[in-house]
Amino acid sequence: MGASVTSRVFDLLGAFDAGHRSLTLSALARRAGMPLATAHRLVADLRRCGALDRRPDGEYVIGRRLWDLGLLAPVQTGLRQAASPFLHDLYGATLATVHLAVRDGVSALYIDRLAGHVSVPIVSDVGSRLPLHATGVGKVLLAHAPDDVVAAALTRLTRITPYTLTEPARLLAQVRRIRADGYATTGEEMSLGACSVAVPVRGPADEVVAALGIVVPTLRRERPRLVAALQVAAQGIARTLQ
Amino acid sequence: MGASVTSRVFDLLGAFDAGHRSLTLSALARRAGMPLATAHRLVADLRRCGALDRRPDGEYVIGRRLWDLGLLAPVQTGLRQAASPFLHDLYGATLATVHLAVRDGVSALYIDRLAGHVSVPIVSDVGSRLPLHATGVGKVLLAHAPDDVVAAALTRLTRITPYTLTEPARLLAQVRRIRADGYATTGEEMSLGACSVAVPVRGPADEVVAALGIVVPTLRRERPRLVAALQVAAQGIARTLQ
DNA sequence: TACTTGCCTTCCGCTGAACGGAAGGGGTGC
DNA sequence: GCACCCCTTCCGTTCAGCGGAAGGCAAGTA
Repeated sequence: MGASVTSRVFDLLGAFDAGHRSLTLSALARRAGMPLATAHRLVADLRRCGALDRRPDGEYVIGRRLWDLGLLAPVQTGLRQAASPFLHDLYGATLATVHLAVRDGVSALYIDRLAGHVSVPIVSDVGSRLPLHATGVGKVLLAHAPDDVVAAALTRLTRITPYTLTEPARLLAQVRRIRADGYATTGEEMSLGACSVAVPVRGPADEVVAALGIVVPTLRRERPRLVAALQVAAQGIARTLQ
Repeated sequence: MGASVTSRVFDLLGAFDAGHRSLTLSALARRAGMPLATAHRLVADLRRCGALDRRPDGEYVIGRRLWDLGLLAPVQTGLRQAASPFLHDLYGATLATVHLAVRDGVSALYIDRLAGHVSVPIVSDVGSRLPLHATGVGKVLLAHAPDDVVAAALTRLTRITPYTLTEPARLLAQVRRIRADGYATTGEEMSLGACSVAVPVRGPADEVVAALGIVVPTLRRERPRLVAALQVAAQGIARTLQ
């Protein structure tokens, strides 16, 4: 990368991720690939700006200043606002964890999430990215992605659980069925004990702009009811987006 | 402030706020108080890092990179997660806009928000700060703040609507009543056509850690029912926090 | 106690990157 | 034509960032 101070700052901040929300100074320096003394100075600067906080145990975490700034980012603001009430309705109707995701390259980017009291084991969180082949919303986004994205995604079918689909042919068949049926399902393909149903959310030009999904312990005979509830919500969002 | 590049970067980013989510280069330079050429270079750096985006119309907005980073900040993560399901319950019971806020100095910092289909005019949003004297959650937080904070807050009773309380004595009387009653109300004190009810959320040591509030068009005879619903939710959150 | 290993912090001389005034290029209004 | 407002680029000066090195803690090992 460039050698500007700015890029160094973001190299350093890039050391944080969903699995590393707090780091020691040396871990920061190591992960960012810079000398300890340099990291030390940068961290001091960032702390002065409120971009980093130091917890009592000495580890550093992202500061409130960055939280503030991040919330100002126009990441699908319109979509999130339009969808918000329908997500609640959906939660009310299903009592399941509800997800709203958009496609970001070959990943599903979760832009909203609504967890219930009883949550099945779930790895997603707002801001996290998950592969397109192992989740309900991912499959929906995959089914409505351009051909080159589908091709790229099919080359990275990493196995996550024993039930994850890793054969391109089978996934491709599912993609076709999802397009025809208008919804996708998964069964413990992302995490054991969690099944999911998802439907596309369409924009004014009928293009798929997002995916709306729920996660439940088991589908059993609920599938038709859940799909119906999802479709009602998705259509509501679509009408609001008009 | 310091003159480090890092602090300059945050001076520049600080030009963005809830009312200025997109800015031209010159506006950025002006608001950050730096020469245009300097702002130009910094903006170029930030864009390269994904911290800023340029919209088609030429204005700059906070980029997705900062959104990602901001979501990693441990801003009341535990509280938000514990509260989330109860916020939904509360929405289900009241169909009102639901707010969760903590005190940040002499402001109420909104850390979660849940808007319904029919939303009364509301200025708050997640990440925004509002004064302690003009909102339901603000008054609750004020009523349970240390004396010096109360004193400081009483010196800044800015008028927002014709109904805003600006006399320290009257506000102080309300604060006492709020402590006694266990809930606060407002009537169009922050925005016309919006009333609110709020209750404290207590932590393991029975200290007030947050305020939970709802905004409705009018209180009428609903007040007892709304207060009851709020208290149920607040107690649920408190139990989860144990 | 003495040694090691891991943290964090401070120092300091060199150097190249940041700085910002100035100049220039496009657009719009009058 | 001129005036005004944007944005962009250039370039010589200078000073702030750099990072190796040294040192100070605290915990674990012999």
